[in-house]
Amino acid sequence: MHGLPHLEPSMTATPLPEAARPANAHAAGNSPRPSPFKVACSSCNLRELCLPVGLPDAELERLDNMVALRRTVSRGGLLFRAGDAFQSIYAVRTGFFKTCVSSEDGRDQVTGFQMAGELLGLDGISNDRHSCNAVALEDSQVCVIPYERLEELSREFNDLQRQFNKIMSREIVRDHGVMLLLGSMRAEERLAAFLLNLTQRLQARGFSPSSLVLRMTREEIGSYLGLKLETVSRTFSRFQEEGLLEVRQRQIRILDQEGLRKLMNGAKC
Amino acid sequence: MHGLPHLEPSMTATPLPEAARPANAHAAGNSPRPSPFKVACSSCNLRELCLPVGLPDAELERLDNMVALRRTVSRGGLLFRAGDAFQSIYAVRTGFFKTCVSSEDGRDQVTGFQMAGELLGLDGISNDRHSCNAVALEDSQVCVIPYERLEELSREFNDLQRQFNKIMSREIVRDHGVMLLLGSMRAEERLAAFLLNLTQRLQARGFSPSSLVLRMTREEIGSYLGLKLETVSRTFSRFQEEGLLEVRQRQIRILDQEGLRKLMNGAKC
DNA sequence: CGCGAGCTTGATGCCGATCAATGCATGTGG
DNA sequence: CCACATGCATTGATCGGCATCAAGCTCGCG
Repeated sequence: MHGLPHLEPSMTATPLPEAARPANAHAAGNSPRPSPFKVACSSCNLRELCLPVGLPDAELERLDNMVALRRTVSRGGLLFRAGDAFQSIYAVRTGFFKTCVSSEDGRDQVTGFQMAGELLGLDGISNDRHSCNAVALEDSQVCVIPYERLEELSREFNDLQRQFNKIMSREIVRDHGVMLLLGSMRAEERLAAFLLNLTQRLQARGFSPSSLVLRMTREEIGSYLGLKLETVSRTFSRFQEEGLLEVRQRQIRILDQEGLRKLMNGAKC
Repeated sequence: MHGLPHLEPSMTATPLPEAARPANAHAAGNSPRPSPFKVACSSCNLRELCLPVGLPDAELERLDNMVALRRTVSRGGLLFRAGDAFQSIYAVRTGFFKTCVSSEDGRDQVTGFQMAGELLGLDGISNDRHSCNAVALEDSQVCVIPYERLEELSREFNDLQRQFNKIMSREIVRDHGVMLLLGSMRAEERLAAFLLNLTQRLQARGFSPSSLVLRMTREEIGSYLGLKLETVSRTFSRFQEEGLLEVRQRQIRILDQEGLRKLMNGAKC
């Protein structure tokens, strides 16, 4: 029907037709199983979303050598945990992750959700140990980027250096956005912001902007947004009553994106 | 009395005696007025807290050239604002800053407070524009670090590259900590965590771990902690009643650090 | 089929927001 | 030097949003 046979279950149930997706974003590249053919940055369908954005071909080929190793993490598995020695950062190839930190007394907080093309493990650079857990929310595969090698290459290629710094900085900016959300938004606004952010990132990956399948539980959403799972659930229900969404378990269809957007900015009432 | 004549009013009213402070942390270096003698990284009293941590002498001297410019910002003034073109990052030499982001609808959120030796402006790397405002909370002076030059030098000296990446990563880790605070702590825990963090950083700069002068208003503390100013005030009062603190306006004396620490981790009750 | 993990929905209570008044320090101009 | 204004902090009274506690419900899966 949509011309994408063998598409593994990924973020959304309704990917756009091939023509509307980024060049080379063919289905095989999104499969959690090891790809039959060798995958290199230079031929990766994610290269315009991932670390290599905008790098010239010469540098891309050098990247191919650096990123030799891949790692598979099955649903529920840990890519790394807080306290692990830091050696590499990781780029999500397929699948979906959450990262979470926890305080001594056992509370924990989801600090982010990562999808294809996004980097994991930047926290480890600070003191050679990871400071959060990275958990796969579905069967996933990551590219392993040895940090020492990345440092070397960055010295050689200033495009790469610049790109990597941009990614770190972007993470800081994103975190500030989350702080704003946690510090000053009400439950409805938080959930609206969350959904809009997710769909935007999915859209950049060629998926529908209006239809998605959540890979995380209500509790995980709640943890990320500083809410209890019951509040998340109730807010979903309210959105549905108001005709903003259609919610069936983790299947979400956005009926009124503009309404969600207004809800976020309308603020005070 | 404490051998520190001419010390400008800074974070605390009771700096430790000279011997207990970091080498070279002489008073003149903390004055908001332009220093009479040339100040270079290699002779800066903050070099063990700032960008140059751990760099060998050769690299330090090259830094001296890079960081040629200084800038003074008086109390209430802006170092940069959201939307400004990004060109440099800044190291606080003297004084105290806050950074804050704001949403379209006017709410804003303090994302951090920066004191001597800490960097400002890392958010700008992501897309060549600053995404937050940096406001001086007292008369301050910063070292201007042109980002292009920093990139160049980082390619040349891998200690510098590594150090800079560590600082970015540390900011990410810090932000995750704030997310944990905002997402899962109650008012008392938030304020306790805030005070402990502040005193720890002050202590690293040679100030008393138990006595400090807040440079920010209750409202700014509240914004940072996701609370209203009244709640901050009430919580201060409660801490005082419980004998944890002595509070007189912005003068704070910590009477029971262990109590504060327990309060944070004791968590659920 | 029955179990269990995850989701929904209701009833109740509490923490922190809000509204409002007062207090306190600093500064300014008469 | 006092009168007054201004900005910030404290304190009280009340309110509301979200947490908490407690059932059911749904769906996938052995």
